[in-house]
Formats: sequence, structure tokens, C-alpha cells
Amino acid sequence: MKRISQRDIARQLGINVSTVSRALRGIDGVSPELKKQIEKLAEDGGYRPNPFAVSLRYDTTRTIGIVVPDVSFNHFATIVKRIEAEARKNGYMCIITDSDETYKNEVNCLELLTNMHVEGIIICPSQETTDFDHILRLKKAHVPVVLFDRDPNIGISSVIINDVASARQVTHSLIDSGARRIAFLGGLNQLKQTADRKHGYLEALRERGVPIRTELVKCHHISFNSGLSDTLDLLDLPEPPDAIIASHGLLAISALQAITSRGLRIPDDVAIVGYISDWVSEMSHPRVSFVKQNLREIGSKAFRLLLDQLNGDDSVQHVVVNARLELRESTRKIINE
Amino acid sequence: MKRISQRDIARQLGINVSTVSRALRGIDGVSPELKKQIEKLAEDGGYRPNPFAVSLRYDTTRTIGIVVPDVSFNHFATIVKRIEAEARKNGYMCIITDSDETYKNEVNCLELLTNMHVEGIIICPSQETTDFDHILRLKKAHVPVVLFDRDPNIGISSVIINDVASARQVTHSLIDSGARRIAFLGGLNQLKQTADRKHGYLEALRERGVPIRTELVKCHHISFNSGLSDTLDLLDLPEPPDAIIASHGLLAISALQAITSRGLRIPDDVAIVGYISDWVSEMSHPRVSFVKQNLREIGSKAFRLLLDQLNGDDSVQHVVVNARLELRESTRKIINE
DNA sequence: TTGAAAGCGTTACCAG
DNA sequence: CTGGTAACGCTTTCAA
Repeated sequence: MKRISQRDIARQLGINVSTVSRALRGIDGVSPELKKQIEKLAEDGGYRPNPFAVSLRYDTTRTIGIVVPDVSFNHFATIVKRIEAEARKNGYMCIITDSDETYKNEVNCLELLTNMHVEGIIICPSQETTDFDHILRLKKAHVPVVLFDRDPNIGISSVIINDVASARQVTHSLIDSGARRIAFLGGLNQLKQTADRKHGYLEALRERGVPIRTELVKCHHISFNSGLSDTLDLLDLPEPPDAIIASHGLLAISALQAITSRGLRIPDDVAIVGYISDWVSEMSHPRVSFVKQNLREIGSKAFRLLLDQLNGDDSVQHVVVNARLELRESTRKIINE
Repeated sequence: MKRISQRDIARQLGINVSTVSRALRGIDGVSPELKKQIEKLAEDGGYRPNPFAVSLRYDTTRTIGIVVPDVSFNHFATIVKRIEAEARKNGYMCIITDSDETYKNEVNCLELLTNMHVEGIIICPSQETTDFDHILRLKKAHVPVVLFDRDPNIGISSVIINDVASARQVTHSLIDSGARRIAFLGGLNQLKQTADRKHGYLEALRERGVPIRTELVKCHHISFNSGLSDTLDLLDLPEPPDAIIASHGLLAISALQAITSRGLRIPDDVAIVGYISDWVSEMSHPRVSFVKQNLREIGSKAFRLLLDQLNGDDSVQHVVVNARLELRESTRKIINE
């Protein structure tokens, strides 16, 4: 792809590049006739400014980096798509990287992004990550950073949903519909997102005076298989749960599978609520009641926070996007006594 | 993010940049001691070559562009993820763009990518696209291009699945399991992918001597709503179908919804087979029999074809990734007479 | 073994 | 209104 340059145009017209540069950017000081000629040649030659030369000149890349645990997961893909759209609207390109939920890859992603001289980074840490030095290092190097979806509380701006409150609402709703043995399926405890949701769950139990059963709380690695075996274990208990809260999409899906594989009826034998996307809920059967998250808002807010930092605002902001329970067929109607 | 440059290192050591450049790239002609010093300073200063300067110098960007109709759709996200991984392995960066299934955005995406001086482009055309000039223009400008998933047959290398044969296999299977009124849900007829799958479907009907009913063929815009209303129309026929083939993921999901919303049993009242991903099938209930596509193979083959072109091979190649029917609970067992 | 200088495409500054 | 030139960071060629 051989592109025409300003120099080429200048040569053809026997003039200087600087004049071409001015004309092409509509800066005063070029005679209208000459400007016309230059524009015509540029048009005909399909002139496009070389973004690398411009970057070099201005020492600014107009590029931001994104790190997600898994783009092929609808949840993240939707958020990324929105960040991308907002970034483009503001003249930024995105480099999207995928940590595959591992710490090692996450470090590599950041390495790649800093090598590319991105001006800022929006990241959702992997579930494995417990050491956040690699992220804090960016901050120290004055690279704008925004966390989303998972916020380990390390003094960096973030956008998350109301984890505690939403879990509390879910638990209340289940209790009010008659459930008494409510199980909680989470990620590893190190994940603050899991900790918070579990906190909301426990709080709600206490508030309603429902006894807390530790055997009903399963917090392991987030994966289909671990969700499956955890749920089967729950169902095999002498006193199995009458409701399950799945704090992650994968866990919800695997729980659903486990329940139907045991031939149990939803919600009659076991109710289920998950942190899943509208789309996944629509597809499930019976449709799973879910915590509705405004993913696009998370995306645009995250970019907005980054933009603030790019524009020199170095305050640490925490945005909480409100998520609330949407009832579908996987939970019983609330019982009025 | 102020990065240290070769010049900075040179200045600190009172030497010339060219020496630094050679040392850092391990080119002979630098004394071991000096090299050590340079490497130490580079290490300490966190030196990273400025990719923009390198690109400018070499007139090569090591960047490719990807255009998909919708990244938030699992199918595309999975393919893109693989392309990205393969590209990185080969030293290329990816710029991912999203046409949102519209022609207008698709043109914008290509514009953006050419502005970025990408060295090649991997694209799945939007379902709206009927005029392929914008893609052919790339080809004429000698930009390597590879199509995937949808191939309008315009003389450009591509990776697709065996559309005709897979649809034929699906139809045969349904007929053999007792279905006689098999409906076909497709995208617009202009989409060759739809045309091919429909072709396989009709061929199979003819081969088995099952009469073709035009009222059972619904080919419209691919969207949840259109799939929903088409399926409802089918179910409202005086003689409704006893099986439905959904040639796209969205159509399969909407058909599933429509069927259950009518309280019909799957597969007893209506069987269903869809072109959906393993993941979506796992999640559906009853699990939908599907045409299993090796998405990661599509991704890596697509990149491979692009790489061939990047390396100067200008032959047009068409790769067909074999997809085959996977039976689940949404179709009846085959009847042995 | 090292240095000096040119050049990639662009913009900014100063002269004319 | 236009031209010349330096500069961004890096590599390459030629000279010392």
C-alpha cells in the first residue's frame, strides 16, 4: 500500500512541503488557488496523513489500551465495544488485549501496551491477580489507568456495579419468596467482587434472621467445571439448597446445567439468580432471574474517567453503576403472608 | 508517560546514538564494555523502542486490521480472539473494528484501517453489504485482504465453513428422524452464506423426495426480532413445521423463544437445529442440536492466508473448514424402519 | 570500534 | 503568502 505523501504533492507542484502541510490542514496563509491545486492532488492521490509521523512529531499516540480477562465472553465484549465507540468518538484508537484470566498474560498485556506507548489503559484484572504492582507501576509512571468490573481498591479510579447492595437485594428477594437455604456460588475470596457480593448476601441473611450455613457457600476458581462440581456438591448435601445465587455468568450457566442434569425443577426444587447479561438470561430456560448490569454505561463511564485523566485530572474517582434484580422464571413469586 | 530514548542514553554516556542503536539491537561493532553500560542504562531507564519511529523508518507498521459485524457476538469474538493470538505470535498488532452489520460502518472501518496504514485486512462483510467495491479497491491497491465466515465470491481469499454440505447434512438428519415439514430460517437472500445453506437444505429435500414448501422458507434480515416474528408466523401456519433449521445464531435463539412462548415441546412438537456455537448450545434448554464450527481454526486459517499474502503470495485461496452436525436434545433420534 | 549525517512524514518556527 | 529548516526517535551508510 504505497501512499502519497506531502512531499510528493509538493514535488509535483514545485513547491515546499510546509505549504502543502498548511494547505491540507486549512491553516491561513495559502492562496486559494494554490490551496485548490494541492487539495486536488491530495484527493486524486488518496493522500492520508501518516499517523506514525504525526505521532512522532507530536509525541502523542492518541491510542489507549484495554485489558480484559476474556473477550469472547459476552459481558466483556459488550463493555469493550462501548469503550471502543467512545474512544473513537474522541479521536482515540484502542488496542484490545486479553489476559485469559491469568496473571502472567495480564502482565504481558501491560508490557505490550506500554511498548506501544498507549496514553492510557482501561483494565479489568484477571481473577488470578492478587499482586497489583504491575498496575500500580503504571500509575507511578503517570500513565492514566482506570479499572472496571473488578476493583481491588488500590487507589485507582474505577467503575463497578453496586456489588454489595445488588447481592443483598437478590438475597432479600429469595428469602421473601420463601427460600430458606440459599447457597452462594462465587469466585475466589481474593476477588473483591466476590467478597463484596458475599458480604451483601450474608448481610441480607442476618437482616432477615435466616441462619447462615457455611456449607452453602462455595467460592472457588471461576470456570464452568468448578461451577458444575460445586453445584453438584450442593445438591448432594443432606439438606440441599432451595435457591442458588451465582455471582458470575459462567457459574450461573454451570449451575443451571447441574440442576437440570439432576432432573430438578426450577424454581420449584431450586431457584436460581445469576450475575449474567440480559442476553444470556433470554436464552436460558427457564429464563434466569438476573442482576441487570448496564454494560454500555460501564464502558462509557470507564472511558470518561480515563479521558478525565488524559486531560490532566489526577483525582481518583470511583463510579458505581447501579445494577438491580430483574425477575424471570427461575425464581418464585414473592409470597405475601 | 515519558519514556527514555536512545538519545538520552547516548547523552548520559557522551556517545553517539548510532552506537546505542547498534548495541541495543545486538549488532556487532560495539565493545563489550560499552555495550554493557548502554544496556544497563536502557534497563534502568525502562527503555522501549518507539514503535512509531521504527514504523516511520522502515515504512512498515506490523499492524493488521480486522472488521467484524459484531464483536459482542460470541461467534465473532472467538474468531477475533484467535486471529489476535496468531497475529501477535507473528509480530503483528491488530486493530479491531466493528461494522455493527451495516454497510455504512463497514466502509468507515476500512477507511479507518487504511488511514492507520495497516498492512492487511481480515474482514467478515456485514449482512447489508451487496456492493463490494470498497473491498475490491483494497485489493487493487495491493492491500492483502482475507474474507471469513461470509464469502460473496469476489475473487478474494477466504475461509468459510462447508455451508451447502452442512445444511444438507442437517436436513437429511431431520428427515431421517421423521420430520416432513422442515422450515428454513435464513438471512437475506443476498447473503451468499444464506443462499448456500438454503441450497443444501433444498437439495436434501429433493434427494429424499420430501416436497418443498415455499411457505416454510423465511429469509429476512438477521436479527432477534425478525427471527421471532418469522418463527411465530411459521407456527401459526395451518400446517406448522415439525422442524426448524436456523442458519444463524440469533435466529436460533429467537426461534427457541418463539417456540417455548407458544408452549410447544421440543423436539416432540417442533425440532430445531441451529448454526450456533458449542457454548450457546450448552446453555440452551433443551440443548439445541447444532452445526459445530471450529471457530479457532477459522481464525488461525484466516490469519495464515493473510500472512501468505503479506509474504508476497498473491494467489487467491479458498479454505473450507469442515463443520458437522452435533446432535443434542432438540432433535429426535433417528428412526430405524 | 565509534561518529556523523541523512532520511522516514509531519509540523512549527522564522525568514523573506 | 511561501520557503527553508529543524525536530520527533530510530536505522543505515559512510567515514574516521
